[in-house]
Amino acid sequence: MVHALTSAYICIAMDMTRRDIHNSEIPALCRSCEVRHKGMCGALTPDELTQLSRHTRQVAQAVGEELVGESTDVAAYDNVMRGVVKLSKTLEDGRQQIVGLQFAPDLVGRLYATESPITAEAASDVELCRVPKAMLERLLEQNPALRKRLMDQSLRELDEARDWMVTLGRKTASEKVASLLLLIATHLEPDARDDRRVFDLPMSRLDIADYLGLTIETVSRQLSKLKSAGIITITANRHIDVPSLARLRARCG
Amino acid sequence: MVHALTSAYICIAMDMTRRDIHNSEIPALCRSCEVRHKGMCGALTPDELTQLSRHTRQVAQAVGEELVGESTDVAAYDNVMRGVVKLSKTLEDGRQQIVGLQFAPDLVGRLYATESPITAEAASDVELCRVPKAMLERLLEQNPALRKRLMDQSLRELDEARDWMVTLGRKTASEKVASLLLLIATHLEPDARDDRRVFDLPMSRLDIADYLGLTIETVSRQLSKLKSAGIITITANRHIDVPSLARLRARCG
DNA sequence: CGACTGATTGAGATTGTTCAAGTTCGGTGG
DNA sequence: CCACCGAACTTGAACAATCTCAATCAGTCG
Repeated sequence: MVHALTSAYICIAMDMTRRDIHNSEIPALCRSCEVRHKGMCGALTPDELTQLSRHTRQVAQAVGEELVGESTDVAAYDNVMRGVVKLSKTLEDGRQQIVGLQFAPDLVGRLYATESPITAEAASDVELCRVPKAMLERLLEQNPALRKRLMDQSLRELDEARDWMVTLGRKTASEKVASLLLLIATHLEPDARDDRRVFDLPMSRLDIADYLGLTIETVSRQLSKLKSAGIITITANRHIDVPSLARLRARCG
Repeated sequence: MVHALTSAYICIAMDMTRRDIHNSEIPALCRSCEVRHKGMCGALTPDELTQLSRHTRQVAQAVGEELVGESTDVAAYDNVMRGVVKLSKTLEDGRQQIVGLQFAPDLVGRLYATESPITAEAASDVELCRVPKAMLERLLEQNPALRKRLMDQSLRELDEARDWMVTLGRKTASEKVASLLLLIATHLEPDARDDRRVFDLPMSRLDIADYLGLTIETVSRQLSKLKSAGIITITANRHIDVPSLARLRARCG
C-alpha cells in the first residue's frame, strides 16, 4: 500500500517533463500506475523519481512502429504505460515468430545487452516511458527493490516463454487459438470479478498466426469453430466476447 | 584470470565436505570449474566459499532421476557440475514438452519461487552441487557479482527459450532436428577449434521428440535423411559425428 | 462508388502422425 | 563366446492436420 502514493508520484513527475499539466492523458496514466504498482515505478524513492524524470521521455508510438530491431543497438529501455508491445524474431527467409507480448507496466528491452536479440514493435497504439539504458542500469546498482522487480519480471517472462513452448510444440491449432485468447483475456483485464471477458484483440490475424506458429487461414478457421461452438462471439473482426472463461480454458489442452 | 584460482578453490572446498581428498573425481570437477569459471563459483570470495561449502552437498543422480517435479516445493538449487539436466512441462493428458537443457556450470532451479513451474530431470548421469534455497538467496543479497551472474544466466535462458520458440513454431521437422544437433554440439564442446564435432547425444529419441514437438518416428526419419545427405554419421544410436558444423548450420533454417 | 486491405471459406497438396512391422543395440545367462 | 531377450530405434503405408492456393466477402478510405 505504501507504493500507491509513490506510483502516482512518478507518473506525474515523468509526465510533467514533456506535457502540459492539463493534458487529458495524465489521469489515465497515473491511474494505471496507481492501480497496479507492479511496475518499476513502484520501486523508486521520490528522490530517484525526480532524478529519473529529468532523463525520461514520454513517447507515443502507433501500431506497427518498431521500438527496437533485431540485432540492433539499444540505447534505451521502454516502460509500457498503455497498449501492447509485441516481441518477435525472424528467420533469414522471412518466417516470423512472435516470442512474447508485453503489457503495462512491463519494461521492454534486454537488460545489459548492447544488441537486442529480438524486434519489439507496437502491437497497438502504445505509450511508453523511455529511460536511457545507462541511466536505468545505474539506478539498478543503487536500488535493490528495483533490481528485484526487474529480476522478477525477467523470471516471469522466462516462465511465460516456457509455457508458450508447450503451446507451440504440443498443442493442436484449436488449442493454440484458445490459449492465446485466454492469455490476452487474462492480461488485459486481470482483475475482473466474474467469468466473462469482453475485449479487443490487440493484434491482426497475421500476428496471431505468427504467435501460434500457424497460418492466418488456420487461425481464421479455428476462430470460426470457437464461434460456432458458442465459446466466443466476434464482432468487427477484433472485438471478442468470452461469456465463460472456464469454458475457454477447457479448450486450451 | 583472477577467477581461475577462486574457482579451483570452491571446487575443492565443496568437495572436501563430503568426499575423501583422494577421491578420483576431484581433479575432474576442479578442472571443469577452472576452465570455464562462468558458473556461480567464480563469483564468490574465499570466505563465502568456505561458508558455502559447509551447507553444500555433492549429489550424483542417474539418468532419468528427477531433481524437482512440476508444481512441487523446492528446498534447494542444484549447480550442474557434469552431465545434462533436462527441463520439461507436461499437459494434463500427458503430452510433454522439453523447455530447456542445462549444462555445466548452470544453476538449476527457479529463483525465488517456492513452487517449481517445471520438472527437472537428469538427462544423462549428472553430478550436482546442491545448495539450500535460503542459503543461496542470502548469499545473493550480499554478493553483487553472484547476483549479476545469476541474472545473466536467467537472461540467457530467456534468450534461448525465445530462440527455441522460433524453432518450435516456424521450422520444419528436418530443420528442427538439425537445430537440436547444432545446439548440443555447440554446448557440449564449446571450444573446439575446427569445424568438426563428435559427441554422444545426451538424450533418447523420445527426449529429442519432446524437445522438438515431434514424434519419435519423425525424428528418426529426419536423422536418417541427414545421414544419407552426408551431414552426420550415427553409430550405436547415440554417437554422432558432424564433419562440418557449417553444413549442419545451413540446414537449421 | 470503386479500389484496397484484411478476413473468411473451400479444395487440393503436403507434412507430419498413427499404427504396424521389422531391426539393432546392449545386456544376460547358458 | 554366443544365443537370446527386451528396449530403443527404424521403416513403411495409410491417415489426419495443417498449409497452400484461389476465390469470395466485409469493412475502410479516397
